[in-house]
Amino acid sequence: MNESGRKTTQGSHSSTERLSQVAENYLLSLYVLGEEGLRATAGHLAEYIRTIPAGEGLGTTLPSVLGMLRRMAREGLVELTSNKEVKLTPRGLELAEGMVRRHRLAERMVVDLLGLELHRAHEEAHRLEHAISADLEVKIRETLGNPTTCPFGRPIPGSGYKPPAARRLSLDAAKPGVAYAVDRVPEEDTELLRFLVELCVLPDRSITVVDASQYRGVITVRTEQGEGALGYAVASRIWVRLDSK
Amino acid sequence: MNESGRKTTQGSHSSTERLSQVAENYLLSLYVLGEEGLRATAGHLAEYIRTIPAGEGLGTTLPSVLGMLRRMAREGLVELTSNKEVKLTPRGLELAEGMVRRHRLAERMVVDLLGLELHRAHEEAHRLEHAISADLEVKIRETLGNPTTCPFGRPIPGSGYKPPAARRLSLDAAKPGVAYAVDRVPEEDTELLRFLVELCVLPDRSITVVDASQYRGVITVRTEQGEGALGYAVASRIWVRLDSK
DNA sequence: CGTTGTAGTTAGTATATACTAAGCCCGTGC
DNA sequence: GCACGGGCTTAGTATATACTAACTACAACG
Repeated sequence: MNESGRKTTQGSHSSTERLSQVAENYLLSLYVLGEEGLRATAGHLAEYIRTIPAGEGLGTTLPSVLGMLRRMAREGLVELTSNKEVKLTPRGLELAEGMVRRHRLAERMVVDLLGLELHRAHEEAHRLEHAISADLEVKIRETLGNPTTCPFGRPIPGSGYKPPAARRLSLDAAKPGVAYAVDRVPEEDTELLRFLVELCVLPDRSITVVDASQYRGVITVRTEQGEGALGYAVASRIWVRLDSK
Repeated sequence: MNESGRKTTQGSHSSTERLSQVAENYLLSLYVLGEEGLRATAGHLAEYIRTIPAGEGLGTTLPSVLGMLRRMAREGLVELTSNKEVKLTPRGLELAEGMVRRHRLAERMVVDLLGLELHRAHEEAHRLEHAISADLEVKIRETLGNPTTCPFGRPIPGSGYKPPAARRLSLDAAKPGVAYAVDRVPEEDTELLRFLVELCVLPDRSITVVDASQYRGVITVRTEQGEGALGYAVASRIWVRLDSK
């Protein structure tokens, strides 16, 4: 009665337990949705999963998602609440954290160790995250020197990450003339990332708003690399903090 | 009409093309079987696939293998010849080579870059091989300095590997008193590997046969690390060459 | 209060992957 | 030459994952 999913053959050995890749993707997506403060409905989940590049864009219609969520509920990974939300169970949360941890460590590895261009990191990590065992994860973490964030600035769960002392705000709310440090950039938009890399709008780099023209919807920033203009929608997805340097 | 396998959605773009993990494992297994000079029958294939650690030991009964092979034949990856053998088509061979290449590069990566113990490398690589894109493969190869063999001494396809000038023989045929260099060790037996690492019977290390007692079935060798005894069956799976140092 | 639209659901189906049980085929030994 | 055994094959079935099409239920709006 078995197949490619290995869950039924296993006990409840917490972090050692491995699920199917699809289930792992769902868990990761649910975790990230939660991180971003979004309601985790089947619809939102479908939409989010559609952005996962590694799966070549499959498995994203509402009925598919529903079916998958029901199986996962049966396995005790999620709960489908009466108000059409999806909640991670404690076990699901633990496994989800593991996925996110491996995903972000993989991002660090391909960038810091293998020299992959940043805009490819998210996609590659989405494949690698499923192929990293507990032992290998330890080796990667050690080799990288226990990083606390991924290359896009997001925290690695269980790494002892401490939010910065300085208050964070999104770039669209930053004051002109003040020096900020970039805290976090979006990771899934490769086009945008290429541009941000070019302009040097990257975590821990210094940035100053030169001009914020809300009426035209454009923010102009200066970095080590020069000046560049960003739309407000994009700027709202970039986090900065006061540059305490 | 689709599912987790992505083959139907793709053209024939050679090395970029990705199959299901199961198909990839079959291709790799067929390639290695060929490398070892074994007849590739469904039965042998089943047996070999059973040794793949990453899949947690599934998918290995004869009917499963037969079914899979037929699907792969339909996809033009293999041919089932009349005398019950399985042959890789040119396309299948190319894809199989890619898998073996990524597998052995992954072994090198986890050992050389991440410091994983050698006896775990094969298993980890069996997961990673499916998660390495063409681009990432290039980065790995560059970072490692274009290795031509895996850490167990087997050639990496397409790496420009040149067999050693010195003639190779298996350790059970080595002459006592002569200095050899280890060329190749088996990769899948973790118990044995732990021992070989301990004794320093590893590719490119020097080794001398101290005593070959065919009548007791034991060969005693001296290495940098000391002396150790090996059975003939094991010794026959270790390759050595004249130590030209 | 009905209309309409969006989100969620159910029903029906397809495919890859797996299994067990039963059958067939062929070489080998008597 | 015929029975036997091993290996391959067929038949039948199960599960996860996916889809389309049709249906429902609730919210918002007139």
